[in-house]
Amino acid sequence: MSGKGDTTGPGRAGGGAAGRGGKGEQRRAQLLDAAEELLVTAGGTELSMRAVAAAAGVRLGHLQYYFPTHAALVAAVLERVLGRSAERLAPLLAPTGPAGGPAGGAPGEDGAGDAGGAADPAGATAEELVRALLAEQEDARLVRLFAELWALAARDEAVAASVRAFYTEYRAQVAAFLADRRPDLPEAVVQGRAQVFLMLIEGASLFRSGLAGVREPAADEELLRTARALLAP
Amino acid sequence: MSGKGDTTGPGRAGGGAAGRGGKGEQRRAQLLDAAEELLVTAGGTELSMRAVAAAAGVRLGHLQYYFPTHAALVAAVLERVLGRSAERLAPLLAPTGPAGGPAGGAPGEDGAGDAGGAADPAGATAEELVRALLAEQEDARLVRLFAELWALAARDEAVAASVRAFYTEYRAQVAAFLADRRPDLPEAVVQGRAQVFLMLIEGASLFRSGLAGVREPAADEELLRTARALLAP
DNA sequence: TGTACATCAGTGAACGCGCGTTCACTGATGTAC
DNA sequence: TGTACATCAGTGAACGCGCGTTCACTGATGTAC
Repeated sequence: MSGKGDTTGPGRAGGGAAGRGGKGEQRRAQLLDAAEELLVTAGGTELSMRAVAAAAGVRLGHLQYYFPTHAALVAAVLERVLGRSAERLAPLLAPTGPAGGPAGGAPGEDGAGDAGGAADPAGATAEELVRALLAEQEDARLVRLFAELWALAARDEAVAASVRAFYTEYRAQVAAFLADRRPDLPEAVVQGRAQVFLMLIEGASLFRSGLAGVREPAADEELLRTARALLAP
Repeated sequence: MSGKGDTTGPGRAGGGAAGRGGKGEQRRAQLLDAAEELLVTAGGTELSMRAVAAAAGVRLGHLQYYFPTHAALVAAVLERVLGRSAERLAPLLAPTGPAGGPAGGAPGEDGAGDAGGAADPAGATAEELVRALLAEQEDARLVRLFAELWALAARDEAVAASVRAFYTEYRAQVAAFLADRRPDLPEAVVQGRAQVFLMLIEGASLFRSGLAGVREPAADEELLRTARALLAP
């Protein structure tokens, strides 16, 4: 019973001797690596148990030892991808400084560092935040991954619920960012702007991914201007 | 040879006696209705030949008489959905008046009417355009349909190409709309704003669909403000 | 130090199912002469 | 008016395939006594 939840750890038994960092944990991570790679290179429809097992170089039955059902595998991939993104976003959205205190509802632990390499996390300006978010979208792999998540969410209510939860938290953090810098704005305006900011950023991702459109360099400047205006007019 | 192209008309033979409006054409439309309905209610993964046939009340073999392959069926559904949307958008994006002349590259025929019921198509203001587009997103059916198209596009390069073509044309029309009202703006700025406008509108659709987030009423006003600013500052 | 036993890690075969596709077939409707 | 024939519209069975899942099994590794 050393596992974290239903979708964690080997399926047929508890964690046992191979605790965190042990062989089991390593294997699990390696299987998820293969699944994620497949998601990026081949797309969500190719994310079958057999394909993942083959990509990871193990037998079907062995993959099922760690992820007893297809749903468990998908849930685990999702959890890892969204969790990683949340960790990357957290330092960018941190409140201005020690004076402000915790902005409430911030996820994850305020761990040592190495989250992404962005300079001076606390107290980023709107300009820096927008630039950092857009820079993330230069990572075609990540954009593709999120596009696949949307596609998975369209077919799978459990995935949709996770994605919604992610964006709800994301929006709350953007709202906190804005409220921290513009205490004069009414709460409704703050929430509205945060939501529209997300619409813009994710809409941009949609078009930049090549899924719904081609890359349009002339748009970047305008995008930056619009996003900045939403956060700090 | 009365058909329009590869994916049109019965698959095993030419149009023959049953021309446009004949029995064949009616059947085809009826099969596409069933497919579209299935796409909205059950999602893209359920869009199998068997499911569509069952939904339409015909046998599998008969569906294949009209759409010989699954790809042909999907292409036909896509063509109809995107075509209908393009027809709906055209009057909203029309140039201001007879003085302006054709804005170049406008799709479809400038047919009699009944395209959507929007009041006074030619010469709409930015405010009206934005309101009309957002009003369209109130149609949950349509939003769901587009979300499914994105999902299909993520798995199918042929679908992705069609979706890209649709948005390229869409963007060109928004750019023409803006250039018509703001002749002083440089072309690059016009293109950039048109692209960002689309990012915002489609991003909004993503969140309003329930796919990536929950509906946030407070955001609507801010959304309207931001979109309006992009088209007519 | 040795033995028995439980758990972990991994294998391999088989299942039933839904899928897209192929194909031979049938009746109805038009068309030529 | 009648007949022969081509096409249209629709049926029904079968195919091979990949899928998720089930399950019995096998070594390896730890652990208790």
